[in-house]
Amino acid sequence: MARYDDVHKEASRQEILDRAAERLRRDGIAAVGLRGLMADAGLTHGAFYAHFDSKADLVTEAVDHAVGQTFAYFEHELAEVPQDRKMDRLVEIYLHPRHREEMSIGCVASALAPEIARGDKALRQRFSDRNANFLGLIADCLPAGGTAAQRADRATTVFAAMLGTLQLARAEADQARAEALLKAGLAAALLIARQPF
Amino acid sequence: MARYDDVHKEASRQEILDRAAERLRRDGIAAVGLRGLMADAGLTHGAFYAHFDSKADLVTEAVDHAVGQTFAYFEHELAEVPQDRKMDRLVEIYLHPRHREEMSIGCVASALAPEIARGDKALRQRFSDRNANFLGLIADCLPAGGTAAQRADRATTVFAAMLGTLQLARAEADQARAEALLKAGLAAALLIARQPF
DNA sequence: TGTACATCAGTGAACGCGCGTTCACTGATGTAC
DNA sequence: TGTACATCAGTGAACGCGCGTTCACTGATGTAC
Repeated sequence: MARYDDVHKEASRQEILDRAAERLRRDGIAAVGLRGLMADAGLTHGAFYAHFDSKADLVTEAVDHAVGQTFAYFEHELAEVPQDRKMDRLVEIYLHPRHREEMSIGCVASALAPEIARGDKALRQRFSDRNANFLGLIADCLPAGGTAAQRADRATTVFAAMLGTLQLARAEADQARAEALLKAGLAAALLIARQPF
Repeated sequence: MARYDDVHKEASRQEILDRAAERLRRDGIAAVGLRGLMADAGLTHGAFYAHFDSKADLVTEAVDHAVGQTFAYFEHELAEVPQDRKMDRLVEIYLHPRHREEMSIGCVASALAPEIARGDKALRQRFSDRNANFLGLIADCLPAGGTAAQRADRATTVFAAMLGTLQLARAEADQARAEALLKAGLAAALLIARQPF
């Protein structure tokens, strides 16, 4: 019926999304061009519109995709960690120097939050929705107690503290100071997480 | 000797920096073009290179300028606040809904941190140096005690928590949730600030 | 005081380039007979 | 099984546009006489 079966087209779409998730975080939304992105995916730029309505549409889908990847990574890393060690491990991974050095496969908010904030409602909505899963993961690492709303707020503030710390560490020109900053942020995030409810 | 005296040229330079400080925060570094920026400053684009070596040079100077403006604003707002109320007031101003709504005249890091992190060393260096003043202001609002290094670390983590909170509130599509987020972040920032040394 | 001159901030056309988007076309595939 | 056909993902030229940067030129000013 078609040139290729649906699996082939879907594979191309996933390849574009994978490359976009990487490039958008590495270079920023405004700095990524569709030609270069499609070339990364092994295609020419004309094929883009067989998969997405516009660059804005792709960005929304790719942000969704990227947040999902990060969520899956953390979920996997925490799966076998005992409950009372989960929060330490989560903060440790998030504020690890490796995460500071590599923007392209890390937390979406840390790489793109201001650009997402400037984006249209569809993008902000999708980011918020998807990031809620990650916040849920953080909430699950909190000590027992509190209402669901309190736990959600707490998870958000832990996330905000980690996010701000990681961004400052990335912007810092001096590497030693950047790593000291990550350590201080780690202690602060755990302080927030461990407040009594 | 010259067409205009030096005061005239310096006035143009300051006008460009003022407009750049605003536009870069509002639209992001990559999205600001020199033509539009010069038009904002009441000049044509060709004159740009009489004032700056390149766009990267302007960005470095404008980030410096903008951080200085924000620092001056907070310093002024806190000048007459009693010492034991300074931290409350600082966090209150930083996490006020107004700051969430208006990116163009607010904290540089909250608007540009990921783009600065992707920038060249000159930009990161200048940002770090200038932002140290702001961190010093935060340190001065902390309760007494601790070593200078402890106070500096503490100030950085308070800043990181505010920065992350503000960015998440800006990215959040739902306004009510965004403002709830600011409130939660305010409590978290104060918690960090008020730890015993 | 009046005039000729030197300065240089600012102008605007032009450079080559990449942007997002459109579209006529191609050609590998699955389907129908 | 072999052949003719329909499909449509992918190609690549082209659209108008804005980018950062360069440069020959302009003209308002301060200086020199």
